[in-house]
Amino acid sequence: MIKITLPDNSVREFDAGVTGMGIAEAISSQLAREVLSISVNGEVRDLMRPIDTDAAIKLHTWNDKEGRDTFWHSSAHVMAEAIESYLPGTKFGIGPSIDNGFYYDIDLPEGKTLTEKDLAEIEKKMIEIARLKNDIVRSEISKENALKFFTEKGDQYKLELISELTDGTITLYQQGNFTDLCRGPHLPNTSYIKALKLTNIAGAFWRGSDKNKMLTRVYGITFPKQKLLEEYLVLLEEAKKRDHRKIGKEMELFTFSQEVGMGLPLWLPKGTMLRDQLEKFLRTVQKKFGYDQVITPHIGDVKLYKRSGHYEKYGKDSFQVIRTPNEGEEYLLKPMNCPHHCEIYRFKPRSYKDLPIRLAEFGTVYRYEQSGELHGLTRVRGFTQDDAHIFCRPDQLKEEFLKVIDIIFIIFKALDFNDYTAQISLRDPSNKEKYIGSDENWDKAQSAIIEACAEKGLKTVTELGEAAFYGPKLDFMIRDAIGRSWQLGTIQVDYNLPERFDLEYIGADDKRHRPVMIHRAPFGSMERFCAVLIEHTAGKFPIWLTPEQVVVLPISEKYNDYAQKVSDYLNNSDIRTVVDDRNEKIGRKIRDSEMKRIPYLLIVGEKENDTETVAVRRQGEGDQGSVSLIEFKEMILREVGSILDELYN
RNA sequence: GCCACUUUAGCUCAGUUGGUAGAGCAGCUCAUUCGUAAUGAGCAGGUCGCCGCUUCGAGUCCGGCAAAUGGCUCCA
Repeated sequence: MIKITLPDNSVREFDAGVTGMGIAEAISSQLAREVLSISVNGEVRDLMRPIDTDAAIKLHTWNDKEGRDTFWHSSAHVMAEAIESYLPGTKFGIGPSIDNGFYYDIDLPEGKTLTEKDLAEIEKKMIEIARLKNDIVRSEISKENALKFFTEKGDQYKLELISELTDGTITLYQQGNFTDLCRGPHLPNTSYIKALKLTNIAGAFWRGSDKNKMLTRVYGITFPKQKLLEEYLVLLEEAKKRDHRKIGKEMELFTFSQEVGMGLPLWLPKGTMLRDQLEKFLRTVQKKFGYDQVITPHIGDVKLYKRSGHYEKYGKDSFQVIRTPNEGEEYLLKPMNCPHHCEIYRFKPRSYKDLPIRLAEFGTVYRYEQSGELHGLTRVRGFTQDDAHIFCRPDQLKEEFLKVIDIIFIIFKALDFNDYTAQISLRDPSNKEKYIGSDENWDKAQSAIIEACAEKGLKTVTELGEAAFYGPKLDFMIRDAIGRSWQLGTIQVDYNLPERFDLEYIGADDKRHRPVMIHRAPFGSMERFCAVLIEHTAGKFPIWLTPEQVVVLPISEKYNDYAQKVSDYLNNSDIRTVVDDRNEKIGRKIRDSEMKRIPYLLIVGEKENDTETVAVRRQGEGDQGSVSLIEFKEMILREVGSILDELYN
């Protein structure tokens, strides 16, 4: 008998060799139906693999990530089996589970390509395989035999993988006629898969290196119930509706033009209003936090970027040098603002009493992104960073860092961004040559970030090797509607640039000292932030950001003048209005699709005896009844004001 | 940059085996004044992404280029 400890710390006895499924059956028949895999002492394993010793276990169902991983990993194998029978001679790379489903990288037979039609065929085949209820069988195999097996099969990718494994740890999984090199774990058999969808086909380099051959990656997702698939497809549809590229077009926020060039957004009037409001908001916050606005040019001498070290790193991602009629004179469209700000710092000698100096600029930068990387507003070639550089004394670093976190929180709170990840990016200690600066400075910078986050009670994840080449950073990532994660706010500590630009201040000891530099951009970039904001709100912006806050509509032509007066009256209170003079019945003319994008519709003129009254219709809430104009103005100002008051406290 | 798939009116899309383009919405004109998912009639809108090739004839076949989309690599 062995002792099995369950997650609630209760202990049950079983015969040695009991399987996960056996344990599930002993607990309840429903659990036995739902269980997908098992963790044994922290290691996720097959349900059918016997347990021989005392162990702490956890059974995983569809509700656990481990359960879904197992489900999708097995699904990848089923897809591979289907592809092998559909296109014999296909070679297989790797086929893992991912956040939403799985993929398999395959090398198609010479001259073959996959189309949508093929996917439908493969889907059919997969369903057939699933219904066969073939057991998925694990077997351990010696390295020698594994190499022999895949040599016979002619799968060079598997051979490459095996050659890197140690003998004695190699396992195969087989279902039906398909055998794959795999660590597992897997479902007991194929029949768990009830519903599936192959979502798309993409190219992917073997082992992620563009030096290697491009394989075909087939993405798919499977479910244990048909209903779950349907729900997932609905979710995808919903996500498409929120796509910032779609909303941006519909709301006339921004556009792209082939004539202007790819990755270069054109901000339309309404989009510019949105951006301006965000800028105004951040400017106000930054003013409170002691920032000074500066303006620097869009180009800079190549020497500047060579000095900063950015040329080496960004040279290939920059637009080519701009030449002047003068021989040997070379400029670069600026790929970042930091060097310019360093030069502003150097403008005059600084005293320790002057620090911290906080220089802020909405600085537009240009980077040559590879064409395939461009994506709506989230990845562009010209973008505006809400950039600032804080030059401070080492003893001020932590406090300054904390204050930047405060600014980011103010923004996130104002815009209702709750679902973010804070990532501390440190240098890879085993690869120090990738970075510049002394160990001492790195340790100082890294611990300043870690301490600051701890002090804020910020829940963070730490990534080694993700630091900038000049220093560690704290990044804020936000997930969009579809679940893609985007880096927005970033705070970076830098000892390197002050060194390179020979930045100094005179200390209380009358000696020269080196300031520390903090790079920070709470939005990240205006473009990406707007994209995420659009998707986050699905176009229903908070009233203080809305491109058109209030639409004033005269109920008939004879109230046009009055509508204009109402509009002027509100505009004077900094409430943005648009007079819509489509002299038609409002039910027909202001369509719901439009109403989704404006918070308030004011209908004026309906009461001829009391022209001070307007009918109010509010976004998403329908008619609000009639109120006097003064009441309405107060209502709006209260709404806008309360948000801003709260933010700036 | 690489792989795959796209590109037809301002927008969303039809266009069958090659015979010189359609619809709905938006726009404009006229009529309608009817309070919340679309009032009626009419008009106007396109070198079918661009450049070549094949053909008596190309939106349609073939080739090249460009851009968009989904990924890979890379990044704010």
